[in-house]
Amino acid sequence: MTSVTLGANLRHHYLFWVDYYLCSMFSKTFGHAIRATTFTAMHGINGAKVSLSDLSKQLEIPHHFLGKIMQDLVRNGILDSTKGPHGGFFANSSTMNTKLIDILKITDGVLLFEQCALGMKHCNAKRPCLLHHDFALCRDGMLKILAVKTIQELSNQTEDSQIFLI
Amino acid sequence: MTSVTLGANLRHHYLFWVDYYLCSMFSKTFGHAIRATTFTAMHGINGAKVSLSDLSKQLEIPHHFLGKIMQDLVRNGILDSTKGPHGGFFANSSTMNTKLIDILKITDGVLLFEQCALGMKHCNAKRPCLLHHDFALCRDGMLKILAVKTIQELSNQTEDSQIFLI
DNA sequence: ATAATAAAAGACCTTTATTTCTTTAATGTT
DNA sequence: AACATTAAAGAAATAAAGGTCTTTTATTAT
Repeated sequence: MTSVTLGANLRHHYLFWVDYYLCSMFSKTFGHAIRATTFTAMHGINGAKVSLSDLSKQLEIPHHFLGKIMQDLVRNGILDSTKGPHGGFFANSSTMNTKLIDILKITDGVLLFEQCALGMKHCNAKRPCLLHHDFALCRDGMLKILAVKTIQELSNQTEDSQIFLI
Repeated sequence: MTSVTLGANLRHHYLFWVDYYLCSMFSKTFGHAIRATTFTAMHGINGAKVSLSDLSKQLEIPHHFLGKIMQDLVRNGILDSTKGPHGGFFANSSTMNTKLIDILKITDGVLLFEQCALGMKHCNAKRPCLLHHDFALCRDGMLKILAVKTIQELSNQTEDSQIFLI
């Protein structure tokens, strides 16, 4: 039960304390998706498969919520899956080369990288909003990273305990 | 009617096209708040006041929604207001020195600058998530700007047509 | 005092995002 | 063939954010 300072938007619902709430540039779905893809890429290879139950338990993501996300990843060719006993999710030939931006496109789209940070309809580089240039700098830095970083890289770094999936 | 690529989250509701939807690190409330504060700071000085109607018309923000935001800004001392005929909102002695982060604290809180980008509960610098360091870099760049930039600066830049409120 | 004006306040409604539940289909095992 | 297992699919529920409406209160002008 950690006490935090909340903005008016949040104060409404969590009046005095908050256990957990996500504030990010990205949706929860995206976070779950790249964690689950990396986990699957590391474990579901050479015929081995990872079941939804395993994924959801290991990664602490709600079972059915993750199910929908995995579904979407398979539909978009990021991963493969088989049904039935000993079925599950596994990496395909392109999984390791998947860039994070590919997954973001599936989960969140890329409006984040095209739209005005302040929600001004007619904001553009020639007629910038109050934060246009500053935000563009920050955002494009992130975009560059997402466009380059692959699941392979995340897997390697996880293997070396430089980063963590859980 | 612009056609855009949407993520699964959005695809649900806007099937084929989207007129306008905000994707940002910030809430709409924050965007409205800094635009309205800057506008008021520029026009509501030396006894002059800006009415809610004027603000909402000029800035194209829904009247009642902006009302709530202005209320909150006044309550937190960013602006002052008077009721009654010829009432309205106006800058006080500290308005011009208000930093953008002060307004963000009121509208969104600062969880954005403290929390894991992927929503991992136990992510921290020593046990970083897949994007921890990259996101920290991007985010802290933005934080630095918000912590330094003042309403005074936004007003001046608007005056010089370097940036735009509408 | 009365009427007019405009912000404050809070209840309420809508949209978007997240999460859960239930059913169906596919696959492998016996 | 019958059964167990597991993903797929989609409907439904819940939560959060965004936005609207109505009432109240304070102020000013007449």
